[in-house]
Amino acid sequence: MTSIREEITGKIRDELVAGKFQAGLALRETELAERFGVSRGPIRDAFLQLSQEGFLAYQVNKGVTVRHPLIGEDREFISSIRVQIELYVVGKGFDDLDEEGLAKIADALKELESACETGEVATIAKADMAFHETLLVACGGEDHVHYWRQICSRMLLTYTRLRSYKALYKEHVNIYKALKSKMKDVALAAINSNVT
Amino acid sequence: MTSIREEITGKIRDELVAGKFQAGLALRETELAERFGVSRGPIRDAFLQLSQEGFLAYQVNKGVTVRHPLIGEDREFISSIRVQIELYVVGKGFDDLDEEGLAKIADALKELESACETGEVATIAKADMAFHETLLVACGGEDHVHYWRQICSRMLLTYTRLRSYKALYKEHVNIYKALKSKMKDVALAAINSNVT
DNA sequence: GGGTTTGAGATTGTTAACAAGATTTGGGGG
DNA sequence: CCCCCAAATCTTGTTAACAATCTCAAACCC
Repeated sequence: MTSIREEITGKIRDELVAGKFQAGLALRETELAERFGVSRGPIRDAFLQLSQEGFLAYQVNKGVTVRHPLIGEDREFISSIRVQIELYVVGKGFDDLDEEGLAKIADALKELESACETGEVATIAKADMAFHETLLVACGGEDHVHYWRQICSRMLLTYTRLRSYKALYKEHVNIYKALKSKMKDVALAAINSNVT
Repeated sequence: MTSIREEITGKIRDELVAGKFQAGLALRETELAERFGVSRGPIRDAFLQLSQEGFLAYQVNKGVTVRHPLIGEDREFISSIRVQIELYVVGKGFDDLDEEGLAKIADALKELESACETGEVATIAKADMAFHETLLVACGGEDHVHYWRQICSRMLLTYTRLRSYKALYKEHVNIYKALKSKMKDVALAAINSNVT
């Protein structure tokens, strides 16, 4: 089951990732509350959470503003942290990966395929991140998902893949195939080349 | 100015760091609301935030429970991520560090000294983290503080310094001195040896 | 004319009541 | 005696009203 708060948080996050809000813009609780047809409570919760996730900047008594996306050197640095976490979690939990976990990853892969077919950057970005999150959880990295997500989230604001969506999808297929056939080194290499 | 929410969040965080709540324990909103003499609203906000920070585990309709501290290999890994972030931020912002920033770091250092004199682990842990946070912000790393804090926070639950408090304090003095005398390499080395 | 103050309006912070969902307890049936 | 179901109780989720704070503009003083 899911709460209104989570639903709202997801919707606002999606809009942020889709670039519907300009960087620096101040978001109003009332405005979003009316738009989503809920009270200010869940909106406040969502603002708080999205601030923690790095999408919004929060100031006491002054509300939230949309943060600027990470670019250049900072983005590369964060990216390197992200891949380290993924390699660590998968490397550690590789042998414990069971059929159930693989099935979930396969589902996430299918979602990514559908997303790629739409051609919408925001949809693809979301599916891409969901795939990796599923992978981490399946490898027993639940403990690490929290900060991994925070690290990734702001990168989503500049999700620009130079390669074609087919190539992107294929990279994820490679990860999955390596996992399925229990080739640890291949899997880690695939993750490394995907994120990088 | 500070809100009740922030105040409450800080108080609960302090108690968590001080180990006043057993791992796995379920925290009740009503109980803490009565204890702090506020309504459930700010308590809920605090729970949400502390969940994001990694101290608590949140489940819809079931409240929060205290998470287990990080130990062993996981802790070492997180520690390595933490030091990478600090080195990156300080390395990048070293030249922009001004008098005002240095003064704030000096203040944080003094706080740490007082904390060490009390001998209370929780107090020292808090001051230790505050010193590093001040350092990061002074070096223009405000953008990175969010996830840095999330990464550190759970380590606080197992803040066990083998060395004496005097040695700990001295390490931080070394960092400060290197910063003040503009010796970048020395400063980075000091940070590295402190966190590690 | 420039700067400051004061007020109205708008916005966020907090609270308490209500709704919805979980947990526990007690009884009934097998 | 054990298991299962249902009602009562407790806990969390949501809402709307109230309080505190900020913002902006107009009037005022110098």
